[in-house]
Amino acid sequence: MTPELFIAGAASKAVEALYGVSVDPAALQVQVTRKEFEGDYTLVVFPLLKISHSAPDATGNAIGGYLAANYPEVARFNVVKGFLNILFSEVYWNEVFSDMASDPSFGVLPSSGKNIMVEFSSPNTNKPLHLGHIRNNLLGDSVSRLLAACGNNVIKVTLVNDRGVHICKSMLAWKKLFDGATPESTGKKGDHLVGDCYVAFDKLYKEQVRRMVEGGMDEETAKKQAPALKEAHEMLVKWEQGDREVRDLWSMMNSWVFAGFDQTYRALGITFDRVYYESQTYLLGKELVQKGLQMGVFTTDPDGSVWCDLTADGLDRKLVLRGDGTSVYITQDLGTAERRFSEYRLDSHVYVVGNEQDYHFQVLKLILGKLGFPWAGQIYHLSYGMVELPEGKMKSREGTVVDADDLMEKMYEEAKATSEESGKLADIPAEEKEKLYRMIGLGALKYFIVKVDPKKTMLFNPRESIDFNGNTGPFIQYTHARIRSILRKAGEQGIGFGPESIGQGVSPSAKEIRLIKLLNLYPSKVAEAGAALSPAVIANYSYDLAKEFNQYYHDTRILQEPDPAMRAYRLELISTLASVLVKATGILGIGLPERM
RNA sequence: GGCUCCUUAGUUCAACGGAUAGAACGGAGGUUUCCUAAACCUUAAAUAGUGGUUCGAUUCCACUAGGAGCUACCA
Repeated sequence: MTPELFIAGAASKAVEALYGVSVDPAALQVQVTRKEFEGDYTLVVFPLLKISHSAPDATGNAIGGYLAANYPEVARFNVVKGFLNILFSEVYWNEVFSDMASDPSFGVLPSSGKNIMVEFSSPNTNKPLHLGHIRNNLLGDSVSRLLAACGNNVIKVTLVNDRGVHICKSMLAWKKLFDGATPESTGKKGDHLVGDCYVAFDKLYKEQVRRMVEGGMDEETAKKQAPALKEAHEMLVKWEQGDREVRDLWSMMNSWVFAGFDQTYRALGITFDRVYYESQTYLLGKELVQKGLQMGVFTTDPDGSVWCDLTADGLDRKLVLRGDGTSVYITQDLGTAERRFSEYRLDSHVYVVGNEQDYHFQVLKLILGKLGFPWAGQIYHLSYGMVELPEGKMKSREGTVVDADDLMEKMYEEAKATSEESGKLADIPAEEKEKLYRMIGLGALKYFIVKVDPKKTMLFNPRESIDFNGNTGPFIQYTHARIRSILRKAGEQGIGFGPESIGQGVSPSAKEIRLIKLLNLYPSKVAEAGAALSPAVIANYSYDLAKEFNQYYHDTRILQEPDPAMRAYRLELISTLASVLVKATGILGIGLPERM
């Protein structure tokens, strides 16, 4: 039982005994005492004044007195302006410490038995991954780990956007302008090469439009009539007909892109349990349209197009099938959702998609509900904010896109420079160093992204590199390395410690109790983060923990503590702290080094 | 035009309706015969504006100002 629940339960009994009114413990407000006051946990007594019919301080004192008298766990209490601050006994904290130190699965919540699918990344094969994708990938990956820590069975999937006119544009440009170039012949990463093709198409197309406008055509018509675009559309028709030549080209270029993506995913440390391709799923959902028509959920317009009227829900009419019978994006999404829920027996499905698609997911949920799927309410759109530059949005036209591969490389270089400057790692083999620099660079990047509330727009300034000092990933990594260093030395000196070191007549100081209290918060942070689908909660907790340790380390001797019992107690404490740090950052996908 | 979201120190981020709004970077100043100074300590600095709800509002509501997104027979 957590201390919060303990106090809520005890306070509920106190209220009943004192005032004869039964209150639900869940309705009581218990929070961690702010550090400027003396106390471990605080009961807010204001809401109880209606029951007690007395002043805040009197009520607080009455309840506090009852708790201290009836519960040996409660050592002392004080009341400040309607806040009842409660202090637990040392024995209590040692029990808490002992429990978590001896529980290897501390912080992993009991199994929910639920299957949750998380879709993220979902790249477009025309563009190399950039900073926006990095946020998506890191969020998707960490939310997956988070939901797993919350006891769920998580299935990570991605849906690759590998077909459509836009893909044909790249193919066309490659045929016309790239003279058989391949990743091998150019030494270019496949996704970047294809990205170049797409840019080249855009340039060609705009040039054609410009000439046509100069030739007297109005811009609207020119944009539709430009030969490059027409050719791309013809190519798409051929693709849909299964034209051999077009399909071969498509397969070849896609394979380049996928090889490039794989490399980036590997560097980021991201994997999927299943990869879906739009080329294989884009026809899904058409049957659902028929079903919807039969149910009267959809209606057909005179031109044959099918619509869902959402005006009663405050939205517009939404097209679900074109007049020519071909499907639109949402048709596919309806179909894939249905298939996934049945195929994987999903209890819920999280889509990690940017907030510019809020409307789309609102519509998707609504339509699925209208189609009678009971799980429609179990769809969650993890709607994250854009990553902006100081000038605003990233724009490929203005060349301000921050490329994922470049950024990771830059972080690596940065980590290398900082490490070499410190000169602390001279005796480590080169290969180890290389790994370490990757770990630190990536840790800095991941923490930078994931510490921000997913919902919020965040800012990245490419001119200032991501920091390695202060509230950062490397700060946490450094903290871990410090702890490991002490533990290593303890091992070398043959100093033993373990959960049995707790409660050998050792009295923890206030500083130690602070650490125990903070460590003990971890499971509830996991639950909180999971409920909010927010890894930022875990990131901020990890930082608090690291910060707290550094302060403790600064003014407490651990290995040099003369009393062996106290020394073992402290070693066990920092060892537990290190393992919680590893678990917490593990959720974020951040590795912690032994040395740095 | 309609709908949605956002606005907290100079900057980047925190704060289940709770106490004196926390950090970090940057600024100013300090700590290394002591387990890793990527650390620690001190210091100045913020809730866009006006009302409302209540014991209590950064948080909820209304309006104002500023910013972003959506509003495709694109995906």
